Amino acid sequence: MKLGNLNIKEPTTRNARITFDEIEKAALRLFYENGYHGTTINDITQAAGVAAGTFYLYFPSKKVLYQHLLFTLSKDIRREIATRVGAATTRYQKEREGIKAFIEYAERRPEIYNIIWESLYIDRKLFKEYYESFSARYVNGLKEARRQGEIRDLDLEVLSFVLMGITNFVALKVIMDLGEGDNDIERIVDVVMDLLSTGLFTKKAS
Amino acid sequence: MKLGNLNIKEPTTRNARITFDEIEKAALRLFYENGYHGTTINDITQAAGVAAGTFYLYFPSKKVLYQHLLFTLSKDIRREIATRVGAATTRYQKEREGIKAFIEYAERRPEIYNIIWESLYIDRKLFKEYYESFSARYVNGLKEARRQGEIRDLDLEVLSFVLMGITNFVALKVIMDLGEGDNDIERIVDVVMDLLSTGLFTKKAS
DNA sequence: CTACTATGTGAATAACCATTCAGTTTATGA
DNA sequence: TCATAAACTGAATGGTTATTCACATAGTAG
Repeated sequence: MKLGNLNIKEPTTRNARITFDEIEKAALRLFYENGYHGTTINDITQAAGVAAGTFYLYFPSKKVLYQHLLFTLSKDIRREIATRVGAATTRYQKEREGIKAFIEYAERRPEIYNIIWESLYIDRKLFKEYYESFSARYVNGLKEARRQGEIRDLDLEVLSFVLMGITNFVALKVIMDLGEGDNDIERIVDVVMDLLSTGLFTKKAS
Repeated sequence: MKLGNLNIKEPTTRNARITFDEIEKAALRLFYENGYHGTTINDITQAAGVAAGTFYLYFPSKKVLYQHLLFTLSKDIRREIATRVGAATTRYQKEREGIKAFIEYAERRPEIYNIIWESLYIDRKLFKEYYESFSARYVNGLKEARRQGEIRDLDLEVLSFVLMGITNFVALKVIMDLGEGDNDIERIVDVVMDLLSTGLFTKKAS
């Protein structure tokens, strides 16, 4: 009936389910294309093929719809990454798969990537929660790797932000096609893993 | 008289200069506190202590003010980093100083950091331009280091996004006080440099 | 078939807000 | 001092938009 504590009324009948899904789908696309503030309830309902009032049968406000999308999608992206990382055995492979999974997901569904970052300008608390919980999960994985002696003894919380930063910016490069080089995912992940393996500097430099 | 091609009318008298500066200052603070869309022209002029109409003596629109701030501030942050990086001799030191300069700048003036990221939701073209030009400069510096044999042979464009990602996310951690560990800049930069020096994995792992 | 509930409608409401403009004040320099 | 331009004012305008509501329809259980 209710989703989380957001006061969203989930539909009970088959047709209403379709309407609900259409509203979600349209909102996701439009928030991506025109941003949260650039999207009106009328835009959303029109794209979903329903009247404006229908929106309020399911969502109490525009902001709650946004939060709902943010929660749903962050769960989705985390699940996807967790599955792929879980299938790998070494930490090296886990790191590689994690980065690849994130970039591929962001490329397939750039809306999600966008919505998460935009939270900084809609509700700072949501943004903070999202990255702190992502970091905490990352740290757990890294702790296990350190127990196994697979990674060096570095501060894991800082490390998690470093790795999230790498992944996010490299994904950004891919989905917005930034820079002049080709944005082939396999090639880019190779560069990242090379850096993580051997570091940036030559022997000569140190 | 005019700033860039933005059609901003710069003031000619001393008092008008003060007014102009107050508007800029108020806007910067309010865009940071409440975001671009959460800030009205009335908020800005009120905070600056002038009437609403005064705003339009100098800026043709709210969006142009935003672009003006973005341009001015990105020049400022780049200049600051360039100065500190230029003073270092080895690439290791340049990298260290660059990361530190960025984080310290972001901590001192978090508004700037915020404004740059928000461009993604105000004008995607501006965002793209900002990061592509930042990347291009970074690549130039890295090219020189590679000529000198100071860094390994990695794709420099990808590398620039990796390094920007690290710096941005670590700065984010500091200015939003994310995570549970202390956010001492010196300590964090040490972790980053350690990773860049020796890589993430132990010998055992490879 | 009937009553009931869920679903849907879209025009109306009430706020909000960027921008304009007709008029006023202030500074300047001759 | 006076004329002129620059700076400033703030109420009015016009457009936008989240949300509401009185009404309509469709599905369903009895």
